[in-house]
Amino acid sequence: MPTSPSPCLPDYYRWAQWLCLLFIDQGLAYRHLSLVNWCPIDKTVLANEQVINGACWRHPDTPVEKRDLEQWFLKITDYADRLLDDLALLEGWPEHVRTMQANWIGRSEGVEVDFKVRGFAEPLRVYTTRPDTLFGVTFMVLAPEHPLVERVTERERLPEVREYVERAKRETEIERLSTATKKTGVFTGGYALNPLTDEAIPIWVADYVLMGYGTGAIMAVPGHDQRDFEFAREYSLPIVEVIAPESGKQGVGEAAFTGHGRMVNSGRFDGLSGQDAFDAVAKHLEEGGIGKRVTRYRLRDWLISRQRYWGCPIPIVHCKVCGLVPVPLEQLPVVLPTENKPLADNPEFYQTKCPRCGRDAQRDTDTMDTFIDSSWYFLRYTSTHEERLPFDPELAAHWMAVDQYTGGVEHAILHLLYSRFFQKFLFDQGMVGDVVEPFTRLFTQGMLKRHGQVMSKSKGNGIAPEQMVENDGADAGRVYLMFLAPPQDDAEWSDRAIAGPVRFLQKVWRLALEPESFSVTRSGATEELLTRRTHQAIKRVTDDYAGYRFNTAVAALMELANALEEHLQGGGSRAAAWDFAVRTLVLLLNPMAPHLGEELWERTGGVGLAADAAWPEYEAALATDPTVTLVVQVNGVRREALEVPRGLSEAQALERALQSERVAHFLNGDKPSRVFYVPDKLINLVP
RNA sequence: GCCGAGGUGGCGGAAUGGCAGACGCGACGGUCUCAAAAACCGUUGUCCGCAAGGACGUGGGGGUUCGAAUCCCCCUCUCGGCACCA
Repeated sequence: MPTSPSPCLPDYYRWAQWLCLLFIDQGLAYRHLSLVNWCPIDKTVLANEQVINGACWRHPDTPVEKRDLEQWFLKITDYADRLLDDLALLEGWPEHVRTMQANWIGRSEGVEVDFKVRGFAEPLRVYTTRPDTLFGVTFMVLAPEHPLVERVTERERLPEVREYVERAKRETEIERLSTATKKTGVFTGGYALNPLTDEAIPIWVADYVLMGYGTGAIMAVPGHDQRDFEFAREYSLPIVEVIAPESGKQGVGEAAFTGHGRMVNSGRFDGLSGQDAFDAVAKHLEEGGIGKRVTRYRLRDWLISRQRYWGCPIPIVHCKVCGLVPVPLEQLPVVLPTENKPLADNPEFYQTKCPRCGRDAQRDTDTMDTFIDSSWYFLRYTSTHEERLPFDPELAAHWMAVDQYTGGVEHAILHLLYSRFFQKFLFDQGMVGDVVEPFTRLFTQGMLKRHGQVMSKSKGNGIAPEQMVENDGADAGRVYLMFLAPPQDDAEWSDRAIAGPVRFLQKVWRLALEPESFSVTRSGATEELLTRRTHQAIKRVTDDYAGYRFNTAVAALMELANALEEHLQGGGSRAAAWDFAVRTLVLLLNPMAPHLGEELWERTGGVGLAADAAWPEYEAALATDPTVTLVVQVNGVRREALEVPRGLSEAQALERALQSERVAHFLNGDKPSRVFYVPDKLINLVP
C-alpha cells in the first residue's frame, strides 16, 4: 500500500535534493547576487510570488525589505513561453486562474532600441512596446540604479543626482510602488539622440523606472504614455502628439492617448496604424542595426534559497578551491539538524570536506523554498517506495496527470505555477512520459472567513476541527461546511447555523430507526408520491455531486428527509417504497456523513459497507409527476396557477386557462390576441 | 488605473429567459411541560386591506422581450488578482 510522502522526512527530501542537483546539472539553477525580497520577521528571503502587496505572504502587515544577497534561483523564465502557451490546454481550469497566470507571466512583444548618447561611444538601450511612438520621444529616463547614471551626468549636476539616487534607494518597495505619489526625478544634463530624427533628447533619472524590468531605461513618450505624461507635466517637458485616434479629435489633452491609432508627425511613417505601424518602425530599426524585436516577461526567476532552520538543505558544498561543488548523489540526503537554530550558526552542520578535493569546506546553510516540496509530491504518490529515483518514470507516465485537483485560489500563481514548471522540466528529462501538464481539471475552493477575515491560526479566528467534532460530531461539521455556501465561493462561518445540519442528521436517524416517533397528523400519503420524491432526489443529488454543487445537494437531501417525514405524518405505509426511500437517503448522504451513513446502513440491513454499495439509479419514469402546476399569466402578470395533467397541448391549456374566472376577469371578457405557451410550465395570454 | 468575480428577505443562500426567495439559520405564535430546554405544528420579502385581494420588489438608471434576478448599454458599490512592467 502506498504511504503518504512526508516532506519533513529525509526519505522524501533527499529526492528534492536530487531534483535540485538535476536542475543544477541541466543549467537551470544558478547562484546570483541581486536585490532580493527579505522578510524581517521570518528573517529569510522570498520569491516574487511570495510577496503580496509589498508584504510577506505569511505576514501581510510586514513590508518586505530589499537586500543585496547571493542566492539560488531556478530558471523558470526559460519556461515562460510554454507555461503561458500551454494554459490553452487547461480547459478544465477556471478561466480566472488561467488569466491570473497569464498576467503573472506577463509576456510582452517589443523592440529594444539603441539611442546614441552625446559624448559617448556606447549607446543607451531602451525597451518599448510602442516603437510607433518613437517620433514622440521628448526625454529619456534612467532608473536610479542604472549603471550609466553616474557617467552621463554633468559634473555640476552630480551632487543633486547622487542625492536623488541615494534617496530612491532608501525608499521601501511600498513607497516606491505607490502610484498615488507624485512622480519625481532629476535632470542629468546629458542628451541622447533620437535614432530617427537625430533630435537631442534630455536624459533624466526617475524612480518610476525600474531597474528590474526591460533595460532599466526608457524612451519617454508623454503624448502616449500616462506615466510619461504625468512626469512631463510635473517638470514642464514638451508633449508631442504622434498617434491620432482613428476617429475623434487630435491634440494633446488632459491625459495621454495610449490607444492605437494613426501615426502623425512621424515623417515617412505617417498614416500607418496598429500592428502595421509597429512592424514598419521595428523593421526600419532592425535594418538600420539600431534595434531588434524582443519578447519580455514580467515573470522572474524563482528564488529558492531560504534562511530557515527547517526545510530541505540545499545539497551544495562551498569549497575555497573548487568553488560550488554538488554533493554527490550517493551522499544524499544532506540531513537537516534537529536543533532549532539557524544552519549558519551550526558548525556541526556546515563544517564538512569538499567532495572533490577533500579539503575543509562549508555546506550551503540555506534550505529550499518549501514550495519545491509541493511541486512534485503528486509524482511521488505514483511510487512512494521507489528507492533509486524520486519516482518511477513509468508509473508516473502511467498515472499522471491528476484528473481532478482541488485547492484554494490563493495558490493560483504559487503552487500551481511552480508545479506546472516542475512537470515541464521533468517532461524534458524524459521522466513523466508525454504528460506536459500535471493537473487536468482544477477546482478552486473559496476561503472560509469568520468575523470578516480569512480564518487563520495567526489571527486566532479559526474553529478547531476537534472542537467541532466534540460539539456536534464530524458528520454534522462536514455537512454544515458543504451546506454553507457554493464551494468555489468564500464563505462566512456562522457559529449558530450548524444547528440546521445537526437537526437534519438527527431527523435522518429517527426516520431510519424510530419512524414510530413521528405522529400521524393528516392523511393522503401515497407510495407513488414517496417513490417519485426518492427518484427526484437521486437525480438532483447525483447531478449536484458531479457538478460540485454540494450546498444544493444537501438541500435536496433535506427535502427527501422532509418527504419521508410527510409520508409518515400523512399516514403512509412503511412498505417497499419506504424502505427504498430510507436506504436511498442513507446512500446519498453517506459521502458527506459517513459515520452516520455506515451506521444506519448496517442497522437497516445493508450488506457490507455503504461506501461499497451500488450508487442509487435514477429512473425518469418513476420520477415524473403526473400533474404539473400551470401558471397562467395575463399580459405577463401571474394571475392563476392550475393543477393540470402533464403534456397538455396549447389548445387544451388555453381552454383550461380561459375557464378560470380570475383569468376571465383580467382579460375583461376579451379574447387574447397572442398566446405564449411553455408546455407544463406557463401560459401567457396577451389581450 | 487595468483584469476578473459579484450585489437577491433580518442572515447563509436557491432560481441562468417562464410561479423570485428552494433548503437552512434566526424571529414570532402555538402544542407538550409545574417551568424551561429539546422536539413537534404554524407564520415569516415590503406596503395597503378585517378579509378576499391588490400594488411594489433581485444595488441604481435605461433598453431588448409577450415575459428579465437571468440578455444588452450606462452608473455605483463590494471582493479578489495585478499594479509606475515602459
